[in-house]
Amino acid sequence: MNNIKDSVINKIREAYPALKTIAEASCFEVPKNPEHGDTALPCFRFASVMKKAPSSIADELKKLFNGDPNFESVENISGYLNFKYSRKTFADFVISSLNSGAVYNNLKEKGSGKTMVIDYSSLNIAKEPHIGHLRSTIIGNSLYRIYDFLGWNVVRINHLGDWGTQFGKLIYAYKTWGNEKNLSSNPVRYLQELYVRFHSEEEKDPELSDKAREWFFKLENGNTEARSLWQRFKDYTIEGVKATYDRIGVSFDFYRGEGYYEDKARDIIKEVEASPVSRISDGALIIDLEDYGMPPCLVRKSDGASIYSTRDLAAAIDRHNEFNFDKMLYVTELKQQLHFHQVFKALELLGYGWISKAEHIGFGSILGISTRKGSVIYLEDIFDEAKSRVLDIMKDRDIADNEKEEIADKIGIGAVIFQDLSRSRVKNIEFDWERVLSFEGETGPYLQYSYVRIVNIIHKAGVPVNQETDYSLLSDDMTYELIKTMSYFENRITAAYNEHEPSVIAGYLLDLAKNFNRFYRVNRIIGEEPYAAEARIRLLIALEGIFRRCLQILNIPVIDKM
RNA sequence: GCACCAUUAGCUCAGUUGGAUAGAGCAACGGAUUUCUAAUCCGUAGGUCAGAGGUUCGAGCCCUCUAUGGUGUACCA
Repeated sequence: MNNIKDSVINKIREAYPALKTIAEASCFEVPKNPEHGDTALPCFRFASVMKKAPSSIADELKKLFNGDPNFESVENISGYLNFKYSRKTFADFVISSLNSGAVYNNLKEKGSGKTMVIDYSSLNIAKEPHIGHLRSTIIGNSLYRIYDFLGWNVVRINHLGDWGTQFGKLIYAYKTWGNEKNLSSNPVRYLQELYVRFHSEEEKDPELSDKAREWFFKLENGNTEARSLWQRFKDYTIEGVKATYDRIGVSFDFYRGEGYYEDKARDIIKEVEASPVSRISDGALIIDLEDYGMPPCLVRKSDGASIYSTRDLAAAIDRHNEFNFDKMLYVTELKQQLHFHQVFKALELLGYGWISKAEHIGFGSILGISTRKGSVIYLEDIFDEAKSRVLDIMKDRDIADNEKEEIADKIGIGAVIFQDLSRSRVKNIEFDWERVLSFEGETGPYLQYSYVRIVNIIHKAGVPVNQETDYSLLSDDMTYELIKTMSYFENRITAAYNEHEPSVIAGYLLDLAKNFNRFYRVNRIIGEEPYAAEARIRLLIALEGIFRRCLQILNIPVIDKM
């Protein structure tokens, strides 16, 4: 893999110093037609330096690799220098470096000593998580796992929407129509009902808006009753939401709402006021961003109150002070892109150069869930529905009922998560039950099923002992294609990291699964000749290692039975 | 008005950062199971990469313009 390519490049640079600056390991590409070879070096870019036709360059370079034990053949095909690895050497190299853990240790060093702060999921208090919250949660969690896998120290923050006039509404509604008993039995749904009731009553009686503002004013100014109700609403919501997070394997280091940053927001207002980059416009304190083609960043409203951008400014500074991060990510809908660009630019103008380490990771919206029909789709309902469909498929399986339930839940969750993560972040998604609940083809259950097959074979065959592995037994086409796919692991993980794109790993898992299932069909292990069985088991152990890690990175439950 | 994002097979999407004959899944049709789990595998069919220019040895990918759809555009988050 990489060091094979490096050795090729070194040989070329030695023989042709003129190519020193343009010949790199990254020049290699994978031939579209596998018959051409395993990796290829296009020689077109060398033509201008060497003043020769690409094809004759390739012919010349080819001579450097006469008798090279890494390769079975090196051929020039119309300007491409195509390499075929020695299958035996390659299989040995790929499998050994995975099974020894060298590949993983190498990746783990990349982020060693570095800290990343990630802000995702960001639920609203008193609202049950619904389909609209899924993407930030799932994408954010996967990015956390990617960084973690690469050895970063990651701080996960759930930035709760727990401030603003809507809390005045909630407090008023609870005090007017609410009761303790309903609140403690099913808090979040109950609070939602109260919120809805407030809005319908408000239509009849506009004076309610003032009452809500009054209560929010009290909350802001530390009124004990308002504060304690607000705190309870928050605690109940977090408690309820944690059950859902637990179900899908998501967790956070901090739940910090906007309320947490209120004091700090006051500080930043003072600082901005004193700064030459700010001015008063229409009674509001702003940082003008016209020179950068953006509307101004609003720091204090004309009524004197803070606004979300104030709190985001304060939060960024606070996080930098506390964690001294090397990277900070905000995972939200693409819609908020402008807002974050404004906040970043404002901080830069205020002299906080470290904000260049912050990045907004935007993703497309989920469409077709318009609330006009009142058709909110709650996350729990999606997972429940998926689970019951899975149970139906599993009804004849010989598995104990309680275990079956548990497995079905994990398969349903895998299906929902995968259909979300398998598409590029920026794409909008049309919500479609049929697609969410499909379990065949390129789906989560397909991956889990493939994984179960791998584990079962390893389990049933037993781990090999006392035998020298004969890697030449892994050189048929099916097996070789699988090994080649496995060799892309580092490359795919790194790409997902660079692009902040979990779908890269989703696509890679599909490649692995497809190649494995082809392999599975023609290569038996149990009952096979011992040396062949042993070599294949080694291969599958390596495959299991990367497969499991990729599933974990995407947060797809790992199961060994289905 | 301005800005950002998207546009690839009937549908949903990939396309390893500018390379060889643009690939999968679903849907359709045909086939494979006395087998380590058929939630699998194999085959057939399906394309003016939205359109027009440009850059160069070479463009689905980069630049310009246009079209269509989505989103955002200071006191909501």
